[in-house]
Amino acid sequence: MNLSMTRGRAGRQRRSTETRAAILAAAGRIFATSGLAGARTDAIAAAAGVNKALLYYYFKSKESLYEAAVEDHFSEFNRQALEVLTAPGPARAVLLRYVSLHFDFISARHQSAPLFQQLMMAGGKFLERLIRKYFAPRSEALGKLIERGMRNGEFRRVDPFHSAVSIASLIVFYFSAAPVLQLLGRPDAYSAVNLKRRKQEVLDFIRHGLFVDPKFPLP
Amino acid sequence: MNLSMTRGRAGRQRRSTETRAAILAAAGRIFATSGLAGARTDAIAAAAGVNKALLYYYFKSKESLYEAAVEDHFSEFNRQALEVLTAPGPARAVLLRYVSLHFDFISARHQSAPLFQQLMMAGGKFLERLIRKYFAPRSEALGKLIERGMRNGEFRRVDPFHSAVSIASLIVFYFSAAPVLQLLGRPDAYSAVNLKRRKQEVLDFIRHGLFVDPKFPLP
DNA sequence: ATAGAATTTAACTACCTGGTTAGTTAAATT
DNA sequence: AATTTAACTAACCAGGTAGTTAAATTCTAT
Repeated sequence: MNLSMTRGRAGRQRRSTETRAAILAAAGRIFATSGLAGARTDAIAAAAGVNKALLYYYFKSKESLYEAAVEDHFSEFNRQALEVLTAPGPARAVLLRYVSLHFDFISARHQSAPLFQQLMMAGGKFLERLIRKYFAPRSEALGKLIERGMRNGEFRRVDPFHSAVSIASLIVFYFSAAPVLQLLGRPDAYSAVNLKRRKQEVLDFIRHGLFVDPKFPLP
Repeated sequence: MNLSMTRGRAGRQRRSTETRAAILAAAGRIFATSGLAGARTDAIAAAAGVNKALLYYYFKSKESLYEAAVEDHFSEFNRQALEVLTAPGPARAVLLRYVSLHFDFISARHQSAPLFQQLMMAGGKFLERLIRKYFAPRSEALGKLIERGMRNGEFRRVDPFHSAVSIASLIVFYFSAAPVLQLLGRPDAYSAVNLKRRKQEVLDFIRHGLFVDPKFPLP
C-alpha cells in the first residue's frame, strides 16, 4: 500500500465508518431504553437500517457492542470534563462551568443518562474498567476542586466526596427520570425551554447549596 | 366461608403469605440487580428457596411477579409519605421530615433504589399505572408543600416542580450509584456510618439550597 | 385417620434470540 | 475482461428460557 488512497477507497471507508457510527448510535438508543439484557439485536439492526449480521461484522458480540456504545459516550465527555475541571480560575467559576458542560453534554444526547444509569447499577468487569479509566480521574479532579474552593472560602465546609455525588445527582437524575416526568404532565423534558429551566434550577441549587456567597454570577 | 378463620387455617394462611413474601423479596433483589429482562426465574426461585413452579402458583407470569415486587415497595412508602407531607407544621420541618423518611426507607431496603430507577427508565403501561396511583399524588403534595413554604417566606423563590425533582435526585441517586461508589474506593454504601454521613449531606444540601434560613435545625 | 392446601419434583414444550454461515453485490484493482 | 476486496444480506441453527404439566409428597387442622 505505497500509494495514498484513491478517492474511491476513501469514499468506501467513509461510508463504512458511517455505517459503524449508525450502528453505535442505534445501539445507544436501544440499550438506553431496554438495557443490555432487554435489548434485541434485531431491533438494533433494524434501527440502524442494516442487517443483523453486520452487527457481528463490526463487533464481536452483543456485549462488546454494548461496551463500545457506552464507551463512545464516556470518552468524549471525559476529555472535555477534565480540561474544564483542571483549568485555572476561582473554584466557583470552574465548578459552574463544569456543571454547565455536563448538563449540556447530556442534553445533546438523549440516551446518555439512562445508558449511564443502567451501567452504574449493573456492576461487573466492564464497569470496573470504565471507572478506572474515566470516572476515577474525573471524580478525583472534582474532589480537588471542591477542596480548593473550601480552602479559600468560596464553598462552605462540606464532605467533598458527598458534594460531588450530590452535584452529579442533580445533573443526571432529571434526564433518567424523563419518562416519569412525561407521565406527570411534564412532556418534552428535552425541549429547549425546559432544558433551560432545569439547568437554571441545577445551577441555582448548587450555588445556594454549596457556595458561601450564592450571589456569585452564573456563567 | 361463613365461619371466621380457625387458628389452623390462619396458621396455614400465614405460612402461605410468608412464602409469598419470600418470593416477592427474592424477586425484588434479583430484579433490582438484573432488571426485568435480565432476571432469571430459576434464580428467583432459588433465592426464595422454593421451586420454580411455585412462582407460577402465586403469580401468573414473570412480568406480573415483577409488577407485584415493585408495587410492594411503592404502596407502603407512599402511605407513610403522604401522611408526612400533609401533616401540619412549618413547611421546613415537614420537608425535612419527608426527606428523612424517604432516605430511611431506601436505606432499609437495598433493592429499593435500583428497582425504582429501572422502572423509571423503562416506561410502559405499568409505569403509567404506578405513577397515577402513587407518584402523582406524592408529587402533588410535595409541590403544594414547597409552594406553601415559599408563600410564607421559608423557602427561596424556586420552581416547585424542579425543586421536587432535585430533592428526589439527592435522595435516590446515591443508592443507585452504590456499585460505582464502591469501585471509587467507597465500599459499604449501606453501612450505618456512611448512611448517616450521606443523610447529613442531603439534609444540609437541601437546607442550604432551598431554605431562606439554612440554620433551621435538623429534625 | 383424613381431607385439602401447599409445595416439590422433574420432565417437557414452545418459542425466542444471539450468533453463524454461505452467499451476493459493487466498487477497486489488475 | 478477469479478479480481488470490502461491505453487506438472507436464511438458518443451537442454546437458552419462560412457562406447563402431572404425579408425588408434606403439612396442618379437623
